[in-house]
Amino acid sequence: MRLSRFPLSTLKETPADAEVVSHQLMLRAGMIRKQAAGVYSWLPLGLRVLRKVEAIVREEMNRAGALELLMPAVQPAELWQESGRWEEYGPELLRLTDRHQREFCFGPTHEEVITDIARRELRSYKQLPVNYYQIQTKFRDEIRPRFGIMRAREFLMKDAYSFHIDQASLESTYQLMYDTYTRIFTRLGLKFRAVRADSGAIGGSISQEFHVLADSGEDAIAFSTASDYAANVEAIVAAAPAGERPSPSAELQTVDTPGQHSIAELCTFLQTEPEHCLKTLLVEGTDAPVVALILRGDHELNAIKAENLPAVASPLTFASDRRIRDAAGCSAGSLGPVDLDIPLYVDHAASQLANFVCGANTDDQHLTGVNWGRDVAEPEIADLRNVVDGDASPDGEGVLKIARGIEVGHIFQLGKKYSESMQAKVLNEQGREVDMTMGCYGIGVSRIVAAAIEQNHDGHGMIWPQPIAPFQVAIIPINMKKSQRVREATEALYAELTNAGLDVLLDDREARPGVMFADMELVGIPHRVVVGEKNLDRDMLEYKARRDTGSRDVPRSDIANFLKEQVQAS
RNA sequence: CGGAGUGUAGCUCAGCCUGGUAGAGCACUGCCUUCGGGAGGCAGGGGUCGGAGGUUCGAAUCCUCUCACUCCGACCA
Repeated sequence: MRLSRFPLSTLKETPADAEVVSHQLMLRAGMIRKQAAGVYSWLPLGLRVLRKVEAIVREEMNRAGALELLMPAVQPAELWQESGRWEEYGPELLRLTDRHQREFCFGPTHEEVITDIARRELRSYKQLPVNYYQIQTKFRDEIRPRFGIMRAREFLMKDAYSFHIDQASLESTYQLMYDTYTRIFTRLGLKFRAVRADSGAIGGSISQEFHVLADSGEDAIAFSTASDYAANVEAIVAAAPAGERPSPSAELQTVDTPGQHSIAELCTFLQTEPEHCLKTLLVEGTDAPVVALILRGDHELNAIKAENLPAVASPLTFASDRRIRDAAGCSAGSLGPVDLDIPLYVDHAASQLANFVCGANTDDQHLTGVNWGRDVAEPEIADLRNVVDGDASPDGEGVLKIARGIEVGHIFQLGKKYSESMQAKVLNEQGREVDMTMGCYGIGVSRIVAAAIEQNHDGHGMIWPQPIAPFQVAIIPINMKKSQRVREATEALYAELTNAGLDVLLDDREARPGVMFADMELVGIPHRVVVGEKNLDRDMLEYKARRDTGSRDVPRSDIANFLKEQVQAS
């Protein structure tokens, strides 16, 4: 591709509304343009990357024997009413009405449509197992889209759905998809990790998430230092602390703590540590107006675990200041369990404390030397907190380390949820009708583009992994306008590399060298060849990989083979 | 949804408080010079100042309403 004919529009300045680096760089490089909140156009440069990701996903799905189809983006409401999700899905489902006042939605996912297809097309166990997939635009009307393409409302997804006669067949395809996803993310050139998204306490079917590792990731994932255990932090049961709770040894005292609201402030004021304090959170309840959730001062509430308590309203909603005052008679900063007449749920770790500090339910007062059983009733214990770095691994081996990840894939054993509600049956070997068992497997194709940038960038711009770079090689001629030698050598090089099968971008804009270097680095092209008078005198060309700090010279006659080696090696 | 903030040229922003002919840098067009790390000069094109209503002789600026976008959202308990 000649840059003089390619619409590259780079920006020196970062658009004001871009928060994360992938969003900033995609805008600056002219890969995407925003059309509305969470809705983007892909410009030619961005689309080249998206299509390369898509191609790898498609190749590997095909290799795994999955069958590509294409379902409609706009789906009739009837199917969603049948599965029960027309009501269940809530405002995230974009609903549409046609000119005949018929209701539709723009598909956020396709279980209903694929199940409808399967129940009409599949009659016999002999047709199973089968795995259908598509790569298609989805729409989820997120409350707050952000981070550009990373959390957009409209996005490109690969979704696959498998149908089975029994659980054993499902498990075998599930494993095949696990292996396929591993191949896909490996081929994409990304550092990733598969983690469990399920847990005994939280229930539900078996599922695993694939995360691209990046410090800016929205999800926290944890893995064991000693085994291959890895899971999303939100799904990990925090191990109950070992040992007996110490006996009370301190007097209950009320202390004045004027202006001390946060745990940190309180600890400084009272000269104690967060792990000796309680934090009391009031949330809306199902029966009672508010429910108290109690954690150790150094721990964080896990919203999913809290929502799973029957007494806690879902979605988790923190009590307003007014409701806190109505229930406890004080502001949030002075809450505690003593004489608090609302339902209490106490995290394991908090329940093991003795002689602890907590709020007195009176503004600017706290209690010290508090003990369960003596000063407060023995608590109802629950698993409420996020695991933290250094917690024991749930499989009993080693301790947990926490890292950040971007969820780019999710595989799921669905079971019979949709086949039962939508009557998707086949005849088994005995000639009896049975509900099919299902699995589903998603990959966020457009999110991968953003995740790859989050993981691979520097101060100059993006650094594409070879397999998804928009172009493999950039040719930068110095002073091509003036120097006929440079012009001829550049044209010859461009022809040679293109004929060698390389994906080449020739910067023939006649721009100044600094502009060309800066643009090619911003765009993140993995390999760069500079054509200049000085090197031509020696029959050499200058080569630099995007990650290299310096350049090196390569004989002109070797350049095609050299570049092919570099491309294959990376 | 709640809270906060922002809407002025394609992008980044100034001007608004204190009303009086709409600005800068980048980008874009033409010419000249320059040419190995985002050059310089000259000359240009481009804006119903988000929209509606109001106050005023006069509104980007003051008031009311509205729309859009962005950020934050309960771990201060």
